[in-house]
Amino acid sequence: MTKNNITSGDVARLAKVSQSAVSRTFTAGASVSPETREKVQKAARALGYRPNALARAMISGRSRLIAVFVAYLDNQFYPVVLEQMSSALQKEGYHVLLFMTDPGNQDMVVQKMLEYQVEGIVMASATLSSNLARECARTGIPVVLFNRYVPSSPASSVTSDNIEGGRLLAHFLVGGGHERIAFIAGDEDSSTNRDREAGFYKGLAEHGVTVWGRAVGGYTFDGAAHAARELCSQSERPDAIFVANDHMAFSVMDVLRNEMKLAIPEDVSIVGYDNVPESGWGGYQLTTVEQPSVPMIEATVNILIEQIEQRLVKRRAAVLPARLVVRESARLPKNSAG
Amino acid sequence: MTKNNITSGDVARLAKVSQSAVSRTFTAGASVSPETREKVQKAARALGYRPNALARAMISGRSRLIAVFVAYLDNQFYPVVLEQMSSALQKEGYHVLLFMTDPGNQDMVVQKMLEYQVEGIVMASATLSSNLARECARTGIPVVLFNRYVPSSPASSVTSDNIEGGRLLAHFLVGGGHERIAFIAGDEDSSTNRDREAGFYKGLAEHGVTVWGRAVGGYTFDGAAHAARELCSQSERPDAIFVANDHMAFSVMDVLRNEMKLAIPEDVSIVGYDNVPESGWGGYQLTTVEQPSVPMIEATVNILIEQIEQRLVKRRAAVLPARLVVRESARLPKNSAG
DNA sequence: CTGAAAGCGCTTACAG
DNA sequence: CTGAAAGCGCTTACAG
Repeated sequence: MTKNNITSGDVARLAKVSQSAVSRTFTAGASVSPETREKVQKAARALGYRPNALARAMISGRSRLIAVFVAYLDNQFYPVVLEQMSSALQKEGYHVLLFMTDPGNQDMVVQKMLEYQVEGIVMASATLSSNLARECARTGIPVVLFNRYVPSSPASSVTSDNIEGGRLLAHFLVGGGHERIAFIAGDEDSSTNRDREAGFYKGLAEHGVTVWGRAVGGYTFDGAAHAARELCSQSERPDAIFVANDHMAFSVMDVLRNEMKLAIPEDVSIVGYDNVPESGWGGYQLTTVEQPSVPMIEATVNILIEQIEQRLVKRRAAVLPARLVVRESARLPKNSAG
Repeated sequence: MTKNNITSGDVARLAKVSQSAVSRTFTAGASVSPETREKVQKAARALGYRPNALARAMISGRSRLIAVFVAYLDNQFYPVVLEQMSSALQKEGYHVLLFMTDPGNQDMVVQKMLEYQVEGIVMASATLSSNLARECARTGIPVVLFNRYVPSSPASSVTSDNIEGGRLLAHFLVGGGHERIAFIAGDEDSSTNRDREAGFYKGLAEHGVTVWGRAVGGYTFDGAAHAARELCSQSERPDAIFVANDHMAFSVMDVLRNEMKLAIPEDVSIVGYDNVPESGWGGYQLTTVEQPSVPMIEATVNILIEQIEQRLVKRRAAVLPARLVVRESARLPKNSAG
């Protein structure tokens, strides 16, 4: 009613062609003669015409919309991923409908998203409830869990090799001559934490070592601070801590240095996970494991687009290699020269 | 064709009511008898029906889509804002179509966005080209520039009081007895930089002081490092630097400490702008000015929704108060006890 | 290559 | 309160 939008009909009238001809001019690969196209483009320019993507989506069944769920944007891993993922999707002609995972009514938000006829879903926070996952599978909407997985789910997943990453860190710490090696967990329900922890213990076991202590930080800054205090305020304290992600590691380092007046790595070695930008900052110089975000995003976009375009959703799980990044927050392995 | 979606027609058939009745059941405030509503809801549940938001948008002219443009997601100010803004918009029943401002074809991206019939636009990176701004004004789409403004533009804007913030910092530094006060600029074309710089010089002038030196960091981490080297590698160096945002300030602090072996604040005081989360981290403890992100986001959402709902776009400019946050990266004013 | 026509899935006057 | 019908702005067989 209040819409004063220019439609293809308006352009057709001005160009003295049919509405179909206008539509074809704006559809890649449609057959229009050069003359017709010329007339249409001229009229369209004159009127400031722009095709209505919603109408196109309705009729063609292709919205070119991808829902991306995020949270934890205070952990720099996610903003960087979001930035790269949006650009990659934009480049492929898709657009991002962004949702913050609201703790509480996750399901309602997901319902809303489905109403928008998204063609694919990226879950970079939480995971789809099994109900919803089933609904998506039924509707044929591909879902990819980013940096998490649920073995029993029909959803695809893209992760880095968190088990191997944990293992790498265990070797590094044992090699550094540490004798009381502790672990600060993230969210214990998350696959990242489970895998990093399992890999870490496995790596320790390979040297006949067991973990000296353990606390839970829940992947939050404050939770990590509590965990650090819990672990280090006893008479005997660890001489190395693997903190399940970088974001928490910064908090742990702050507590150890400022509250406990401990030197890193002289008194305690700290290693993290993710290799977020701040890890390389002078104030931290954190030794960590890099999650290969660029390949992870490529894999995500590829899985999504392949399944959208083939209209065939089958579960895929991409696991990309992790890499140790050595900086200065942990003592180096002694035989590193050898 | 390949769509196996359940439509309101399917639900109507099963519930033995008209398609209109189904539609009314899912429209808040429409008149349906309790019995009809009941029958419809039962059938809808049985079929797993979900209204098609695209069709609704088409017919009602209300997409409930807001385009948000961001960039610089490595500067923590923006992820935090994006998170809060999305949640606020979600709460109001709007959804975020996210766009990364691709340097280069900004205009093409904006065209794409307009095709999706967004009801409002938030520019948290760059600004709309004047062409596009005019087009939006014509179509009646409200635009709000977040953390930036263009006086000549029809777009609304929400900023903090960058002039006053700069002034506050000048007083603080002069009060601290600094004698060679320098400035590291961000992007010289940005309104934030212009205002912070102008306010800073004004504040210095109020004490009869002029800036000792100046370099440009372009709001990037690397640019700031260069600027710091340029400013501090001469025989005489500043004893205080106002860096135009926190993100750059961290880089400057790293260079001064690690490359130049200077102590902060003993040798050089550093102050920043934004009060991003990292400012409070142990490794930096940056004295800075807080941009009130929550009120800024509220103002943005309010302006947007008001203009959408009243179908009346008129330029508004909200300027919210800035506040000094004193930490440990700068010497304190001497008479702070008095 | 081109136009007339059907139809995507809804909302919303209109008449009852 | 209810249903039949028009119409949002497109794409896409279909026939020429």
